[in-house]
Amino acid sequence: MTTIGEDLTVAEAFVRLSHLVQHVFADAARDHELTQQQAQLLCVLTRGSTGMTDLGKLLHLEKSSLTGLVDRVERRGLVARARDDRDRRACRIELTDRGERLALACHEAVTARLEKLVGELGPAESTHLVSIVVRMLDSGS
Amino acid sequence: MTTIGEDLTVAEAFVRLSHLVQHVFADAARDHELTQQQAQLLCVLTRGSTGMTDLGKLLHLEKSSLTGLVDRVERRGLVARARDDRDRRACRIELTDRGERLALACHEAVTARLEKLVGELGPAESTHLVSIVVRMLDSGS
DNA sequence: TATTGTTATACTCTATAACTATA
DNA sequence: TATAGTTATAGAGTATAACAATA
Repeated sequence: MTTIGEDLTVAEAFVRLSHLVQHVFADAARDHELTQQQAQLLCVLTRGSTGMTDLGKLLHLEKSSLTGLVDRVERRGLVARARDDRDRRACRIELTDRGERLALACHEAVTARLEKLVGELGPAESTHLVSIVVRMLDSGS
Repeated sequence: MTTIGEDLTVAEAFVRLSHLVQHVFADAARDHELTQQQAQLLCVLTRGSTGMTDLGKLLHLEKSSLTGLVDRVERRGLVARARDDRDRRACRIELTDRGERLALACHEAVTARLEKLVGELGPAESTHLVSIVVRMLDSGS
């Protein structure tokens, strides 16, 4: 729509990029009748089931906020709370089959859209770009 | 905290990066007693005052959602609605002095934190990285 | 008629504080 | 005492639909 007519710093470019990704994510979530937060929760769970505490850290949410979020997706049959045998206070949040299908579909939609936006990068270029991001992720807590 | 032990695609790297930026942004906003959405609104307004319709497109918000957001920051004295002389239906949203100071402070905090995370990139590397992002922004609506 | 913005309404999302149950 | 999770409460964020005023 509009051309970026300004010079951007790396930091500014990352902020703009982040907004773009958020919108891609939100659109994909919406296409699957999920909110962005619900889609994010499901996507994180594809990496494996975890307890509420770990999930809260991954999503940067207070435990009470997470309780509500999990309640809503559980009510929709996308996740289930399972008892943790080793600690009767805790529970593990697991994707249901339907939740997993939705998560994967959402993930693929986001990936496809982003790859289309990135366009054709050479393998060396891709590797380099990913390495920069990984370094940031490692140092950023 | 944890090392990314997986191979990431460019798309996945961008999604993770986006979450990192969002958290940096949210933390900076919080330090200035703003919500992330409020900080984002103020930052966009530093590029110039606009009407509600344009602002909604920039932030990807429905106009009614924006009305509420603007109401809340206006109530806090950070922006003001000014009449548009050329169209009596419309209004322009302007930063107040305090709003502008907050926006700049927030922007600087985010920039500083991100630049620290990116680390030292050569000028050619930076330019290249920014050019990839700009290309995405241009093609992404 | 179309557009700009607000209002009404109903959710979702989020944090803080207080709580229960288990470790 | 400390930790895992929930409940209660209050406010912020969001969308849809209906509306007013102006173009």
